[in-house]
Amino acid sequence: MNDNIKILVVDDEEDILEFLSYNLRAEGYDVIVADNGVLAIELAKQQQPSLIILDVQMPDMDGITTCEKIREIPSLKETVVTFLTARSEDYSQIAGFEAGADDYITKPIRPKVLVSRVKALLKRRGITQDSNSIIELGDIVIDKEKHLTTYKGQEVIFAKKEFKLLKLLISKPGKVFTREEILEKVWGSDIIVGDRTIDVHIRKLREKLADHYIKTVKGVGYKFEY
Amino acid sequence: MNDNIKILVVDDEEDILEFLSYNLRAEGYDVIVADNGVLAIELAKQQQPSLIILDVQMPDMDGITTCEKIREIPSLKETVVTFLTARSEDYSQIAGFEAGADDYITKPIRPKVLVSRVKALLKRRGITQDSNSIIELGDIVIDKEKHLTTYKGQEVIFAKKEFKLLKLLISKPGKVFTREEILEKVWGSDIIVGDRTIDVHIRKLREKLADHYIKTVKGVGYKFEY
DNA sequence: GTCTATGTTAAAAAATTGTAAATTACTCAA
DNA sequence: TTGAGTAATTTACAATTTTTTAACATAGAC
Repeated sequence: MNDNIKILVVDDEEDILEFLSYNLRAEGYDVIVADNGVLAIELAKQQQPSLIILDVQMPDMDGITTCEKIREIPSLKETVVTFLTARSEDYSQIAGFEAGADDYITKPIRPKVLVSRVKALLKRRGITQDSNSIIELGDIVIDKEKHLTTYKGQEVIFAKKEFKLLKLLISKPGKVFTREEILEKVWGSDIIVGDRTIDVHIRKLREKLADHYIKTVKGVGYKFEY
Repeated sequence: MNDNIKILVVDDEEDILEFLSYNLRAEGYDVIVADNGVLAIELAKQQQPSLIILDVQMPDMDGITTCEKIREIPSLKETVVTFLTARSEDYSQIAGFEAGADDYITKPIRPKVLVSRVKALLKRRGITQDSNSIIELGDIVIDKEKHLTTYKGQEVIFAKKEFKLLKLLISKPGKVFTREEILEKVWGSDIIVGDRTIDVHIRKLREKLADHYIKTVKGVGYKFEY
C-alpha cells in the first residue's frame, strides 16, 4: 500500500529534474517527472499528483500554458501548482498567478528552501503525508484514510477487496484495466483465483454504485468512466 | 507529542492568512490555515482546533455559512469561533452571533489586539497553553494528563493500555487504524503479542463506552466514530 | 446458430473478528 | 519480599463477513 504524496515535476532540463526528484524523494514524496508540457498533462491526468512543480521556460509549451490547460481539467482543479522561475523573469509571477498557480519558486533552487516551501504549500491545502487520502469524482467520494465511500452523499460500505478494486479503477478514470492488471494489483501476482472472481467483484461494485460508471470492454477488461 | 493549542485561520486573502499565522505562531500557537470554507470544515474536522478565526467575506462559501456548518458537526460544537469583519460590515456582527460565533475581530487587525483577544477567548473557555490536554468528543471527555475519562458525566476508569488505545483512536476521529498501526503506536513496534490481544482491548473499550463509537472495518482495522 | 467472454446467483470456503475463561504478568501495599 | 488484586495476554471456540467457486444464463461476434 502506498499512500505517499505524489509530486509531478516538469522541466525540460534533465539536471533540474534529477535535482528536484532527489531532494523530494529524500523527503518521502513520490516523484514523477515530465520533460515537456504535453507529457505533464497526460501524467497529471493519470496519476493525480497532489502538487505539480512547473518550469516556466520550456520549449514547445511553456509552463504558463501548461498550467492553464491543467486548470481546465476537472480532476486537477484542486491540485496545487507551483512555478519554477529564474529570478529575473519577474513578469512570470503575475502571469503565473493569473494562470492559476498557487506559488512560485525562484531559481537557483536551494534544497532546504524547496522542501520547506513544498511542505508549507501542501499543508496550506490540508494535504499531509498521511491525509491526502480523499479522491472525489462526481457523485463518488473515497476517503482512503477513513476507508469510507460516499455515493450521492450516502455512505456505501465496500469490503476490502471491493474497495481495492474500486480504488484501482478510479485511480485512472477512463483507462481500461485488463484482467491481468487487475489480478496483479488487487490480488497480487502470485495468487491464483478462478475465472469468475473478478466478474463477481465487479458485479458487487456495480450493485453498490447503481450500475453506473463501471464499463466492460469486451475482450480487454474494465474501466471506470465518469 | 505536541500539545500546543491549535488555531484554524480561514480567509481567502493570502496576505491576511500569513499575517495572522505569523502573529499567532509567534505566540506559540499551532496555526493551520484554509483559504475557503469547504477546506476549513474539512480541516476543522480532522484537526480539531481549539479556535477558528473566520473571515466573513469569502467567495463561494462565506464565513457565516461556514460557521453554521461547523456548528452542525458534533465534534466541533465546543470549538470557539470568531469572525473577522471589516468595521463597516456591522450587520455581520448580528448575523455572526446568530450563526454561533463567540466573538468578532474587526479589520484592520492590530497584532496586539488580535493576540490578547485570542488569549481572552481561549481563557474564557478554560483552554490554556498547558491544559488543553483535554479531548472532548460528545459524551466523552478525556483528560490526557490526569489519565481520567468521563462518559456521560460519569467517570470511567481505563487501564493503561486501554487508555492508550482509546487516545489513539480518538486522536483522529473517523480515521481507520490498521492493526499494525495500533500495535506500533500502543504496544511498540518490537513487541509481539498474540492475534486476539487487540480485539480483547477493543472489547473492553466498547464495554465501558456502552458499545458506542468504536467501529470495526473488517479486513482493515478499527475507527472511532462519533 | 455456435462459440466465447462475461453476467448472475447461491452456496461453500476462507478469513476475520467477537467472546469468555483461563493463564500469566505486573503493581503496590504491608 | 511477598502476596493479593488488578491488568494484560493467550487460548479455544463461536459468530460473522468476505471471498471464491461453480453451475448456469446471456449477449454479441462471426
